This record gives sequence, structure tokens and C-alpha cells, in this order.
Amino acid sequence: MELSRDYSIDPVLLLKEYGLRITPQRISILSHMNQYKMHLTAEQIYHAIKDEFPSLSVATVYNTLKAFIDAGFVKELRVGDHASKFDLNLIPHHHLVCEKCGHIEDFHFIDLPIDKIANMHNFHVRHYHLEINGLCANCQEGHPSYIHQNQIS
Amino acid sequence: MELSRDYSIDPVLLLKEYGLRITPQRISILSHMNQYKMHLTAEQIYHAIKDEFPSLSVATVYNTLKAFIDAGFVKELRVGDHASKFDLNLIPHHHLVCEKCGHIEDFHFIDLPIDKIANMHNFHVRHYHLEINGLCANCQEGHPSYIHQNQIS
DNA sequence: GTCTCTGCAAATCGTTTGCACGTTT
DNA sequence: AAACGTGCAAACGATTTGCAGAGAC
Repeated sequence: MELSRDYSIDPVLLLKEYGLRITPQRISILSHMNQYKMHLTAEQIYHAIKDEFPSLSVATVYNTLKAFIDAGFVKELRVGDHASKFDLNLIPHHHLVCEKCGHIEDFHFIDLPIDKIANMHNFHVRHYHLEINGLCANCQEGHPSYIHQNQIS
Repeated sequence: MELSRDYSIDPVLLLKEYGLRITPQRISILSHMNQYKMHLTAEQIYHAIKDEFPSLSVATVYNTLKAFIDAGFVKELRVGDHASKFDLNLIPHHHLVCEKCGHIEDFHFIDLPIDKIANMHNFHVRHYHLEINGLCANCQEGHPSYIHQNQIS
């Protein structure tokens, strides 16, 4: 039903490929983003690896994520009133966002007439992103929303 | 090439229709959002109408916009690192966002396989939004970006 | 050796909130 | 009269920044 994101990423090679300096913190951030294959806030990433780097600062996580975004392989998702979520975006994909529990689900493989639209507007396309908002399967069924509330999404 | 948004809106009727209280500030905010048919920040709306209401507060603009979003006829766009832009969204449409100058252009009329995706994921759709990022016609041509920089978009 | 990254603390800035007062219903 | 909106100032919270020291190249 959906392509699982079972491709492996070598953080060192990725950083090298994009001409970014290779530091333990960056490797760890990339590893975690890849491992969870999910949409993490800066805060979540910080907590996930702070054991590994006792002196780690949230600012470093933000700065690092910004470097990744500038490089182009991380995407910032700003949905709801909450903190941004960051998404390793090596394979383009789109999102289903639950308005009740905040859960974000990926989907791939969709044909969009992007070129046609771009041509009509003389627009040079770099990225595109389709976001569908509504209720996820769980929340439709009247399940209490707190089940999803604190999960990593 | 694009449907012009030349429909007229009666703020009073719109507020009435959605069961919201009719106040001069709300009427003015709606009038301006409709008049510019563009994507304004709360700050821009504030400055646009503060002459009319010398005692107006930015907080009121935010509160009002939030009420409109809850009602469902205004959409909040969070693109780039900047403040949210607010978009009168009576006719569903999508956006071309220029990464250089920040200009946002609308487009309508696109067939998306939303139902198919929703069915595959057992997702109940409320809204959807396609965002295309890249370079607008002006910025591709190497025009200095400051031409667009401060325009209302 | 140079340049960049990291970590800390403080600053920034968009947005929200509490409360007293005014307006709409 | 009751309910809600407005305006003010203060609070909030996510993100950014300046700077000194450490690490990558």
C-alpha cells in the first residue's frame, strides 16, 4: 500500500556528498532522523541524542537542521500551532496530517500535473508538497486522541 | 491563464453566515483581505487598518484571524522562516511559493487523486493543499529580489 | 593554520493570554 | 442583562544570535 522507507543512509557519505563538515553531532542527528523515518521536532531530536552528547545544546540541533535544509535533504514541516517537524526528504513524498492527534503519515507515488502548472505560470519548480488534512483512521473511530498525542510523528 | 478572484464578498453577510459577531474591526479586516486578494501577515493587516482604528491592537488581529480560521473561511500559510500569512479561502486553491522573493501566487483547477489516497489510508479528508516551491518568473530572470521583497504577497 | 561547528546564554519575535472595559446580541 | 470582542501589557515559546573555545579540514 505504501513503499516502506527501508533504504539505508550513511550519514558520513551524505554529509560528504553535500560538502558539509562531518561532526559526531551531525552524524548522530542524521542517524536518528533516518532510524525513526519520522517527523521529529528539534526538541525530540535533542532529547534523543543528548545522552550521547551530554553537552549538546538545542541551538546546535537547530543550526544543524538549518544547514541540512539549506543543503536540501531535510524539509521543515510547519503544521498546526506547534513546533516545526523536520523530515529527512531524500525520497520525495507527501503527507496526511491528522487535525485531531497531530499524527503525520507519508504517502508516495502520486502523479501530479506539476509541469503543466509550472508552465502556465512560468515558474521554475524546485520542490512540491501535497498536504492532506483531516482525521486519521484512529481518530475517525472515536478513539481517544491521547493515544496518539505523545507519539513521535 | 488563471481565474481572477473577482468575486465580491460582503463581510457582514459572511460573518452572519458563520454566526460570528459583527464588529467594525472584523468587517475592516475582511474587507482588506478581500480587497487585496492576497496573502497578508497579521502585521500587514494591522498596519493596513490601524488608521481606521487608532486604538487597534495586533492581538485583536490575531484573535480575529483565529476566529476566522476556526470558522473555516481563512487559511493560515506557514512558509519560509517568516510570519504566517493569512488567506481568505472561500474558493479552494493552491500555491506557488517563490523561494527567493517570498511571493505567493495562487492557482486553481487541478485534478488531484485525493479520494484515492484517502481511501488507501483510511483517512477522512477535510482540506488539502498543494504547495509548489521554486522561482517565480521574475526571480528566474535574474531580477534583483528586492523588487518583490516588500510587496504584499 | 584556517575556517567552521559547538555550546552557552541572552536576545528576538511572532503569537497568545489575562484582565478590565466596551459592544453586540 | 448576558455573552462576547477589544485593547493593553505581560507572558510564552520556538528559534536565532554573539561569542569563546573546540574540532574538522
